[in-house]
Amino acid sequence: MAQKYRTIASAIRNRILTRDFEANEQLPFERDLCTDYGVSKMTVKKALDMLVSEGLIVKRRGAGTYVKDLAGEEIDRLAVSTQFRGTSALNPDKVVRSKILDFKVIESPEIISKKLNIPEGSFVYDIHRVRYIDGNPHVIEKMYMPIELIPYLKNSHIESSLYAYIENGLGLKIQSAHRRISVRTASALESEYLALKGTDPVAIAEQIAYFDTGQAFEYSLSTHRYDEFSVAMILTRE
Amino acid sequence: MAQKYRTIASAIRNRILTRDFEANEQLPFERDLCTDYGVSKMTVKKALDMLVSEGLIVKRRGAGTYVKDLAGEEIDRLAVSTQFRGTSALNPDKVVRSKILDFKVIESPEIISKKLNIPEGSFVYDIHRVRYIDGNPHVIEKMYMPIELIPYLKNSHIESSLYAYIENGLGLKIQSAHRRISVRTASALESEYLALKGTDPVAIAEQIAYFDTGQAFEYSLSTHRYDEFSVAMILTRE
DNA sequence: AAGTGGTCTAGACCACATT
DNA sequence: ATGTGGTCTAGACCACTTC
Repeated sequence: MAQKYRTIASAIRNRILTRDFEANEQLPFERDLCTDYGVSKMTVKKALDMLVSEGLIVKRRGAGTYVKDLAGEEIDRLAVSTQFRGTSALNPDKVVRSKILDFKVIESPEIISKKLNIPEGSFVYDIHRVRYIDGNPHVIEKMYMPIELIPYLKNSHIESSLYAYIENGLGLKIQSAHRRISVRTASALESEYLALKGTDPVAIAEQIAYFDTGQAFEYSLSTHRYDEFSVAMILTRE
Repeated sequence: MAQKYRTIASAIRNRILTRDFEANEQLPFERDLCTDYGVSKMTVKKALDMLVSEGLIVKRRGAGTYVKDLAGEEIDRLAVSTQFRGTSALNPDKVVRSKILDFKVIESPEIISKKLNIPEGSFVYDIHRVRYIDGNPHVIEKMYMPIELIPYLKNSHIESSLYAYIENGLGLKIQSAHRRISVRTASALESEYLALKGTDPVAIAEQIAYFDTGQAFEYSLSTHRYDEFSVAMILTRE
């Protein structure tokens, strides 16, 4: 059973994306939306707050709620969600395959122990793979995961989708990831695996991922081809 | 007068950042926090939801609220806010100066009109500047802003802080920005201005910024030195 | 002054995990 | 079965802009 605030947010979101509510148009007052949908003020407020954080509308106390002055392509961009997904889930219509460069269990080095907040000398998976989308090299991933948290991990999971195994196979719930993006020149090895020229740039995504228990289960460094990498975000003041 | 939910969020945030609440520790139940702070459940929930979106805690219905398994440096990272700020505001302890490469008013080209959602042929400022932090070249900015929205703009504002003029000088309120990061090799001109070698990478930030009225007031392309660029984000599932 | 959105309450009931 | 956090209500009062 869908929550009311999600239903209302979806209804208004659709009217904005289809230009039924136009750019810069004032939305109905919260009071009127309450009667329209037969809900209380807190519920309408929560629905509108979702759209604010999605970047679709702005609210001004004393003045009203307005659709952002969104250009056509901005609307298209915002239509795709900005959730945290793996490569497989982000490319559902494409063939995502991996070549395993390395897959072993090691004693956690100091650097990894610090990132994952685990004792030094604990055992972690050490995974190194190249991911291909429709046959073209896309990203090199170096991942470390505590073996206790991800039991029975096999080659086949790494060749297909790791996150699918964790969520569907193990029934664990991924809650969030903290990611930092930086940029540098590709190393010789990276150029080879990603089919780049020696001096081409790459984007580096350093990530720690967490379960809904709060436990950190993955530290990874992903090296992306520069020409297939981009990341969008919405920044707000306060 | 500070809102209660912000006060409560700050109090709990501080206890997490100072390790008074430890990694993986279970927080008091919402019910108990209500009596501790003498507030209702919705207020406590709102305070905790802030900390969830900041990446500090996780909540699980039926099970409780837990501090994330944060490594030391993750805690330091999260201590600095992820709000939308200009270069000047992001470097309050440093000297931020600009060299103006170009500053004129032009008829808006089709590409800019589309981004800012304004009629073609409207007049826009066309600003091109290099920003220096403590004397070192940091970023090249190409910005376009409708002249009606930013009156009386002068060289001096562009040499110092544009956002300071917009917010303090004009009293306009900046609400948000939509930003997309990509990567490529520097052009010859970019290398010169940023003191890079010809084949070095750069990070490109394409941005549209909005007032709290919903109006788009700025389209910009920023070219960052690769070795001084990084961006952090927190991604969540659902 | 009137009307907007923001905050807060004291309850109620629900969905979910396990103390 | 118990107790968690999630949703929702029907109000109240406050902060802010000027519809």
